[in-house]
Amino acid sequence: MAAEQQESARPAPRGGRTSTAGTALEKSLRILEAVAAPGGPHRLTDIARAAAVPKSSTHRILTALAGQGYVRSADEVRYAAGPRLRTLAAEVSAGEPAGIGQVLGRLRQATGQTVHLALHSGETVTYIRKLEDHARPFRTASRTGMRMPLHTTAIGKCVLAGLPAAEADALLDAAGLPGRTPASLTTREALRADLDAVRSRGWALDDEENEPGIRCIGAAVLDPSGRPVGGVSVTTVTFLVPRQELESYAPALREAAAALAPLL
Amino acid sequence: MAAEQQESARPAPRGGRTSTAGTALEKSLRILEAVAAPGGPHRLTDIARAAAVPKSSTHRILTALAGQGYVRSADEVRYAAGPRLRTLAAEVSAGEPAGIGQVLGRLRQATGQTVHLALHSGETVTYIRKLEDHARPFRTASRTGMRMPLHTTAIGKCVLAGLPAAEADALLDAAGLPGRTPASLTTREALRADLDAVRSRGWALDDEENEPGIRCIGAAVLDPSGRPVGGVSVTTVTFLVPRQELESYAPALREAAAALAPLL
DNA sequence: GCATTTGTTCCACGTAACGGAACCGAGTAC
DNA sequence: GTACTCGGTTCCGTTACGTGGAACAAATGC
Repeated sequence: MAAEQQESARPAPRGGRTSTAGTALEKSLRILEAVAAPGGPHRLTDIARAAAVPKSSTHRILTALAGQGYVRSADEVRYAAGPRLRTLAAEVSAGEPAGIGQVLGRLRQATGQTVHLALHSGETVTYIRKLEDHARPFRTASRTGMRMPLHTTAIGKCVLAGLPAAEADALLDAAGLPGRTPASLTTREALRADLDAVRSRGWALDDEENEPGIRCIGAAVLDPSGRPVGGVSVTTVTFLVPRQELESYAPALREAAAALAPLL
Repeated sequence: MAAEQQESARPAPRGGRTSTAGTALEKSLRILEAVAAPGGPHRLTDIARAAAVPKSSTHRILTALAGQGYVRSADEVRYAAGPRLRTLAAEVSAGEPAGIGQVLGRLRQATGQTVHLALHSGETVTYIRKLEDHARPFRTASRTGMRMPLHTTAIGKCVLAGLPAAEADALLDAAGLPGRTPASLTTREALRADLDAVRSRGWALDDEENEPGIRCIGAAVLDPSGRPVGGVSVTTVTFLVPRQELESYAPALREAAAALAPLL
């Protein structure tokens, strides 16, 4: 019965006391992600912090996930991805839409350079796919499954530029602006100016800001609603490819980004 | 430390009417697996059937997962893995314990043949890892992320042999015994006899039962409680490697399986 | 020794999850 | 045309499941 329940808009806590955020499923997924996060098996407290879920709830959910085979106790006190999660991962990776590889392949063909596809994930971007340039293969630190900061990578800056300002600021507040190279943008001012440039150009440049001697150009991949979900990038060695040439890849890059949008 | 979640009491119905099975999380995970299952994007009804979750609940959970970016609507009516699930998959794959690759590498070294690692998943086994023999590379149909029947593969038969009889029978009831080659074991009698042999030997043989011209020898990988979670196998071309030689790989194979147990 | 950190168990509470049934809407057969 | 089928969506009364602070235990640090 809807009497005069005049309660003002309230998030309406749940369960025992005050709740912080999210439905049950959402919490479980965040915990799953925290377990699978790079850096070996993780301890309960770390997982709880990373997932922003109270220790108590984390423990319960983690135990449930372990019972399902989704996580396993690696160490006596640490949790790692379980067999069932590993199976799921293999199937997901195998089930990648064929178009993705084709688009990335064409971009590598067109530029002759190493190509990356990364997706936005919290305060970082995660490399999903990497096509090495076979002609002159150099080893970048980048590897599939690896996370990189948003503010030092071309793809990350594309994401930041495309997110609502409030959201982008929140992510930067949480992560800070640690410098990874002398060229990294470590002040809000500098970053803001660069993001403005990204927005007006439609692509981002990482000029040795993430790794010395490495330059990237990136473009965002948007979901149907226009939100950036990740991006594509072309990676070059500074002393082999002049910046002008790198920037000349922009059209092909943006084309690839647009082609990827309906596939992610 | 989380021990095994011992499912003792009845699931105890919930909500509106009679419920079939499982907690909220469990259902969501099964749905996630159904979405990621091989064979392109799936429709809601198929997902509901595969996950054994009522249509209504499937719809709700699917919508929630879509809202979280874990699934996306590929077609207007079909669901596929979303960007967040793809990110998770990449991280899980990348975070694979280093030992796994080493053990499999040693096995390939020792046998000179193609090596597979597969995990049990419902009525099938899923290939997680494949090390091609580079010396004489032949193309098997097998690929990472692919599912194969239990009763026609060496690894699958190892799993069947290691599971409690009731459970194995239930899986066979559900999947049947479809023949994939003339050599496939398609009767309960024949299969039972073979599984007995597997149990006594400690390894299984697939003698062109899954793919013509291809023979495999497999051994189960057990979890801490002694339950099979998957297995390793060595694959050979029939006309290149006599069966006796294949069987001679058994000791190295079993050693590898044992070494993998604590890593899965 | 005390202080700190981390993992685990308890438990009163209420909402968020449940799923059968009804409802569409598009095919398709007849 | 109507009737039937099948897939997707919405409703809604019921309640059991999840909730998280607090207290506890165990390991570590100083």
